[in-house]
Amino acid sequence: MVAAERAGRDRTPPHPDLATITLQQVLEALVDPVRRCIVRHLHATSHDVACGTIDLPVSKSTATHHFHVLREAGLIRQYYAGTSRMNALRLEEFDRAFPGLLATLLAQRDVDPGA
Amino acid sequence: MVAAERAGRDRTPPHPDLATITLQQVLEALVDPVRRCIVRHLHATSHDVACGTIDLPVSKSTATHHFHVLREAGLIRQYYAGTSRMNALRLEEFDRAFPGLLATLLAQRDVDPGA
DNA sequence: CCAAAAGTTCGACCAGTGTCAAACTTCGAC
DNA sequence: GTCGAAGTTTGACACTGGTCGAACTTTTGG
Repeated sequence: MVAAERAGRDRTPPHPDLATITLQQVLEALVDPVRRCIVRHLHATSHDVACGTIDLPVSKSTATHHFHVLREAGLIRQYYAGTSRMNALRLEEFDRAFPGLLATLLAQRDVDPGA
Repeated sequence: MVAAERAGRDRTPPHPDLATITLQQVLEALVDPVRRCIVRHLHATSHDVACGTIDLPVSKSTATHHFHVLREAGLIRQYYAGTSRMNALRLEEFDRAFPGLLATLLAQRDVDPGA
């Protein structure tokens, strides 16, 4: 039992139910090239990854904002490991709500946001 | 030979080559619910359709803007028939450039923008 | 206990974009 | 030739959304 569990100050952010997510929300999340870069990175690396390990062409506070949007759109799951916030795609769950969407998008030719 | 062809004032708007269209452009076009409504309508009715026959919850000038964005994103083809501007999806062409994308998007549950 | 690491939160700013009304253009009908 | 129908263009406006820096929080390491 770690500190967070004892004291009730759970730093795990809230994750929406996929059933409540609209296509509008998903498209708004994925229209930003930085966010697509994050999703592509998470998809490429099979294991979970900390925010900081993805190098993005934006500041830390902006990156936080992007991860927040992705989480609210039901695309990623976040949890803490020490001071690092880990990220993982909600691949199966998301595909159940929007069948084929993520795979089709990731299959398209796309550009690097930093280039 | 009609007037437009004789005089060189062709009212046919320019249509971009699908090879020059980016995924970014496509997503920016489809993130707007009114534009998705147009695309869905064009997909549902197999024949070409005039701008005015799709009833949208926006003014005429705004509708013109939306059709313009869709055309620039390579999603629709436009031509004049009298005073009416006809619209058609560039279905096969688009699917060659972004395989499966349109079909997958159209298959998702989505809401009416006017409701 | 203190300092560094990793993110978050909070304002503020600014560019883009959806929106409309008004004036204009083009074509078809009478 | 005139009028109406169908869109377009232009200009203006408001709102959203991405961006940053600065201050803050939490955890880990020495």
